[in-house]
Amino acid sequence: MKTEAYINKIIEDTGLSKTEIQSLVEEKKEELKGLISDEGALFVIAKELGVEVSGENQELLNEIELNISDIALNMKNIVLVGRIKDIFNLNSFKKSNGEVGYVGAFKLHDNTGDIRIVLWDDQVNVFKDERFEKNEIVKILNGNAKQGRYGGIEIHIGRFSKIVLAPEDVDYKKYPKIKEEFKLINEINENLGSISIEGKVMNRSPVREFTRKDGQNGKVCSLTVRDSSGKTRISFWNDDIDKTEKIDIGDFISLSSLNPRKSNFIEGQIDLHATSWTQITKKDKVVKFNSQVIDNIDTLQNQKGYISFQGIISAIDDVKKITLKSGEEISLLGFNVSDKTDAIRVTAWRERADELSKSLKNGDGVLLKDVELRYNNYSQKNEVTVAIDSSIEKIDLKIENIKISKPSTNFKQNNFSGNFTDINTIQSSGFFELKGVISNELKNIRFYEACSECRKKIDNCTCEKAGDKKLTMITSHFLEDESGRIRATFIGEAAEKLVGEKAELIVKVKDTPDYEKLLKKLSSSIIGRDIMIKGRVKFNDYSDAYEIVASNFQDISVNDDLENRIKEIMT
DNA sequence: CCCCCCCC
Repeated sequence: MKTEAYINKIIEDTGLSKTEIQSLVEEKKEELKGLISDEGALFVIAKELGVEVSGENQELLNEIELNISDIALNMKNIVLVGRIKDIFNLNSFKKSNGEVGYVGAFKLHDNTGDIRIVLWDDQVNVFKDERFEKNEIVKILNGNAKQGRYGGIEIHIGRFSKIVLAPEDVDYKKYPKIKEEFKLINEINENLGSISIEGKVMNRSPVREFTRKDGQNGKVCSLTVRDSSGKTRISFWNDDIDKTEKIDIGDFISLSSLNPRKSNFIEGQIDLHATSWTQITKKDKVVKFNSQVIDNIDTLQNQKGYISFQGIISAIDDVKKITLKSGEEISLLGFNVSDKTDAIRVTAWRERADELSKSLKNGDGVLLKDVELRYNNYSQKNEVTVAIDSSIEKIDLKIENIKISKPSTNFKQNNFSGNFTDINTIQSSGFFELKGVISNELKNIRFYEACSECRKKIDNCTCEKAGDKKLTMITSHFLEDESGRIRATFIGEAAEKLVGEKAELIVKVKDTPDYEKLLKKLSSSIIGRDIMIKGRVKFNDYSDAYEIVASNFQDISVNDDLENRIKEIMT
C-alpha cells in the first residue's frame, strides 16, 4: 500500500506516532472539506512536515479524488471515479490544420450525480477497449472542467489526462451498479441524449438497402416498440442490424443506448436510433397494455395510438388480395364500425383479414380492443388498424340511429407521397409514383363499355347486380424522365382528365373525318406536359417492358410549384 | 445515413 509507505516515511523522518499521523490526516481531510483521500492528505502532511516524498509527487497529487457534485467550472487536474452511465457517439472532424480530430463522450455517474466526460483525439481509443461499457468503473486523472455546449459542466480529457478502466485502487462498494432506467416512449425528446426503453415489439421492417448521398451503401432495419405510453420506431444501421436478428414480433425487450433524433420525414416526430453500444435484452414478460376505452366514435378523430371502442359494423368489404409495392400479395379486409356519433373505417391485413372476414358480417356488434388509430393521408381521416395485440369480439349491441359514413368526399387533391421512382430503376411490379413529361402524340383512343360497379368490361363483369354501362376510354402515352421512359395508360376518368374531354363526346367524332384533327388538337395539349402519375406497374410480355396504368395523375405546373413554395414560406 | 406498414 502506498499509504503505508508514506506513513513509514513520515515516522522515519519526524518520529511522529502512527496515531498522531492518523489525526493529522483527519484534520487535513476536514480542512479540505473531504476533497482529499487519505493518500492525498498524507502527501500534503508530508510536504508540510518537510518529509521528502520524491518521485511520487505528480501521482499523489492525482490522488485527490473528488465527487461529481464537487466539480466546479475551470477546475484542473481533476481526479474522479465513477461508473459509465451512458456512451455517446464518437465523431471525427477536420482540424484547422487539416488533420483529422476525434471527439467522443460518455456520462459518468457517482453517488452525487452525473457528468459528461469529453475525450479528444487519441483518448477516444478507450472506446475500443472491450471493458468500456455501461456500468464499468472508470478513473479519470487530470481532467479539466469546462463549460459544456448546452450549459452544465463537462470534464475534458485531453493530451495530459488519463483514463483508467476498471482501476484496482478503488473501493467498488462506494460505486454501486447503476440500475437501468427506462424512459417512457411518450416522454422521449430530442434533448435526452442516450436513453433506454423497454416494450413490446409490434413490428419489424425488412432490411432496406440504400445508397447514401455520398455514394456509400448502407442498410437499415427498424423495430416498432410499444410501451404503456405509446410506440416508437428504432432504426438499426449496418452491422448493428445483427442485434435484431433474434428478435421477433411480440417479444418484450429492453434496449439501451438509443439516440433520439428528429425525423426528417415526419415533422415533429422523434425516432430512436440504435448505436454500436445498443444492447437488446429479451425479457420473460407477458405484458398487457391497458388502452384507453373510447365511448364515442366521433372522438376517435382526435385521438392517436392504441385504443378500444365498440360499435356496429355498418359496411364490410369482401376480403381482397392486394399487391404491395414490394410485390408481396396480401389480404386486406376493410369495414366500417358505427355508433350514433360517427363511423370509422377499420382495416385488417394478411391472415387477420382472412380470419376476420369469416366471422364478421354487416350488422354485428363488435368490441375492438387495443386497436391502433392512425391518420390516413388518403381519406384525410383517422382509421383503425387491427394490430398484433388487437382483438375483435362480437357483442350484443343495439344502437338506434347509427351513423353510416358517406363515402369520404374530402380526399386530398394532391395525395402524392412525393416518393417518386426513376423510371429506369423500375424492376418489379407494384405501386409507383412517377414524374415526367408526356413525349408522344396521341395516335388513337380506344373505348369500351364498363360496369359502373366493378369498372370491368361488361363481358368480364361478375357483379351479382351489374351496374350501369359506362362508356370508358383508354389512352396510351409515353412518360419520360431523365432516366428513361415508360408506357403509361390512362383509363376512364383519368383519361378524360388528361385529354380534357368526355368519352361520350370523343366517341361521337371517332368515326368521322374530323377524328384525326381532334387527335392532333388533343395531342398538342398533351405533349410536353409535366405530370406526376400514381399507379400500378406491370410487366408487359409483348412489349418486353414495364408499363404503368395511371390511377391518378396531376399536372406539375410552375404556378403550383410557386404556390407550394409560398405556402412553405408563410408557414 | 433508410422511410411514413400495407390498399384505394
